[in-house]
Amino acid sequence: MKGISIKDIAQQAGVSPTTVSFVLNGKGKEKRISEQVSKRILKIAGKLKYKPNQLARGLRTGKTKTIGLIVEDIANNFFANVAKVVEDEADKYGYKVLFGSTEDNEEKARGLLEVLRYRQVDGYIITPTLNLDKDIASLQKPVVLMDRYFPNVKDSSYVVVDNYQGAVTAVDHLVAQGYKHIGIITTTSHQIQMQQRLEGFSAGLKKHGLPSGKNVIKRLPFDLDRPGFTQEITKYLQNNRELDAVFFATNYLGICGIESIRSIGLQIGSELGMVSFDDHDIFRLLSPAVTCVAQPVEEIGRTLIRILMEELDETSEGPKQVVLPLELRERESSVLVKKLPKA
Amino acid sequence: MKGISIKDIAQQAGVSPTTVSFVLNGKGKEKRISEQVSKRILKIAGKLKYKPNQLARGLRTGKTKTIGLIVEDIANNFFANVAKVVEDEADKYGYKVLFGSTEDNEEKARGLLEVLRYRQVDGYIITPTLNLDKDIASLQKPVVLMDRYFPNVKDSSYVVVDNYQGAVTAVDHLVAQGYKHIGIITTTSHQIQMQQRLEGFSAGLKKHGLPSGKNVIKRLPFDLDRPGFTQEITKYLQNNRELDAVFFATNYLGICGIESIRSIGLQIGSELGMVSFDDHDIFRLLSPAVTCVAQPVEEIGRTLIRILMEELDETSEGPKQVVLPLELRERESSVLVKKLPKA
DNA sequence: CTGAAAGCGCTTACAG
DNA sequence: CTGAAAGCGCTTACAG
Repeated sequence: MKGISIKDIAQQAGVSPTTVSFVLNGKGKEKRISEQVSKRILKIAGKLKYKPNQLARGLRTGKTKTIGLIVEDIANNFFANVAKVVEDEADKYGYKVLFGSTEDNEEKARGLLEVLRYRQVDGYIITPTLNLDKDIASLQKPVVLMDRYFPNVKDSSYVVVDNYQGAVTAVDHLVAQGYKHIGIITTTSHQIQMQQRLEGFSAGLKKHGLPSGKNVIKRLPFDLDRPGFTQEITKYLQNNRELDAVFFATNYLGICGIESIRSIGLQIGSELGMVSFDDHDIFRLLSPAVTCVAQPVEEIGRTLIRILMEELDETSEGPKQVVLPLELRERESSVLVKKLPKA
Repeated sequence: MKGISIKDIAQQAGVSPTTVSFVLNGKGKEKRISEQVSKRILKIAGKLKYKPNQLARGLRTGKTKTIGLIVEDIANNFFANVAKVVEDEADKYGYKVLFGSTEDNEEKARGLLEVLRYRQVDGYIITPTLNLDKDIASLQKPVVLMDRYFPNVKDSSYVVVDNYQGAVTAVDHLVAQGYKHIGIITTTSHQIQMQQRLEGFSAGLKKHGLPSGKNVIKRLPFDLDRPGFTQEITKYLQNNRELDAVFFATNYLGICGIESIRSIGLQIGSELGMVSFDDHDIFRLLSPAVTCVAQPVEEIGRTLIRILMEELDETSEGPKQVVLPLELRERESSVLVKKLPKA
């Protein structure tokens, strides 16, 4: 009832399905099918608009030409942008993408892995949650991690950014701009990327001999909602008036932070400098525009697929671990305007 | 080598694969398999962590439990948010989502349809490009359109928003706020949703007896890039200083518009009011925050899946066509601040 | 109450 | 140079 199959072509061409399969898979030469027969088959296949049934092929070969993309949240600016690039790049290799969002929930992540596994995806791109290392290791298919990885698992491929250096860069920049009392707002998450940002921040303060008491670090429960974050940040800023700049460890926190700073009535930049980790559409458009250390989204997506394809090809020797640099995008939120004396 | 199959269970339980299949598919009762045997099979399946091979099942039944989601751009705020809801909702029914972005390019859209078709997806959710009606009609599977539809195709299901009414609402609001000379910035796209927004806008002007000469409507080529849009909008605003408010027909245009207005040095709201069609994260956060007529993203996603599932169930009688209302979100960009005389 | 057998559409040793 | 046959893992008439 549905499509036309290899059998139909075989019948019309007066050959066996075997021969058709050989020709259609480009093995005509190798299997020494005559030019004549090959041409006939190709012509008929074209006329009939033959499309191989991927399910049947997959069942037989074990390859589905599908990759599973597990992100934290597909509605999130960063992940949506990466997903777009991944989709485009995968397409170039004839792969389609099956996706899912974990919400950073371990159980949800396990559920996704299970579903993708029994759908026989050929490989995975995964933004892991905590404690997912064992589950990922049991996958038996190529995996490339993104955004974060497991430091104690040596043999996994990943593409991440240099969180540590990114945070150092942010502090360097704020110091160069003249800020002297810098705080960080981050979450209580124990994920490696968050740890690294915090470590980079602290190292940055130390490097410049800036005050680094308890009060410069504010960790918020990562399961707060937006009003919750905003409220907590507001409280923190009100209780720490000595701060003249703040580094936000995620763009989500940065966005909430803007609301907080405004609600207090502080002037962003001149009265309180800010830099956010990770760019966001809105940062360019706010007034003042928000300075950030940006992730190279395009390159992340391209690298993910390149590595995964190498592993699927089995041309890969050992795990590939790529750490991409962040890019400082200087905007107005980190400009400490000097008031000029009246003329 | 890979997973364990129905055969393994059959062997261990000392029954035939047939029996195992019946029990595992909940047809034990119907097929009158004894309680004893059923329990034994279920226990073994549980112990072995049996997961049915979806490819094999799909090949046999023709059902892949996969839906194809074709959007314009998965990196776009609106589509990413809808995708998230669609994914969540589909999951509740045991469906996974294969996605792709058309970039609003007909050829790319056709390519996606073809790929999804020969991957045997069970149903589609499609944001169609122009001239895609024939291709969609030939799909032979349930389809629910979103965001736009083909007015001349009567028997397709869709979930859209009331673009016309949304534009009227925007004009009503601006008028109520005291604006008297309102322009619209839209694209040259001939897509139905863009047409409707323009018609709604014009009807709104007429209803309130506002000037509606040629100059109040500015249509930009839809294939401009961001700087291009911004530049064109700037030019338009500079050449039409009589305008006191502008309605942007998409949030993308709205975002570019903000840059334009700022570059001219006009105060948003007090000097030039604005309302955008479609909300965006940034609109809440800008200062002044941007008023918009928002699409009910959650409801769109839920409705799409509900209708698609009904059609897959074949409990559906005829096409379901849902037009959801937009919600006016009043913010500061449409406040015409009255200057009070000095006290 | 249960099972043998066919078949979904493909690929791939194997044989000639 | 080409084909018959087995098999991927499942489901489902059909038979008893």
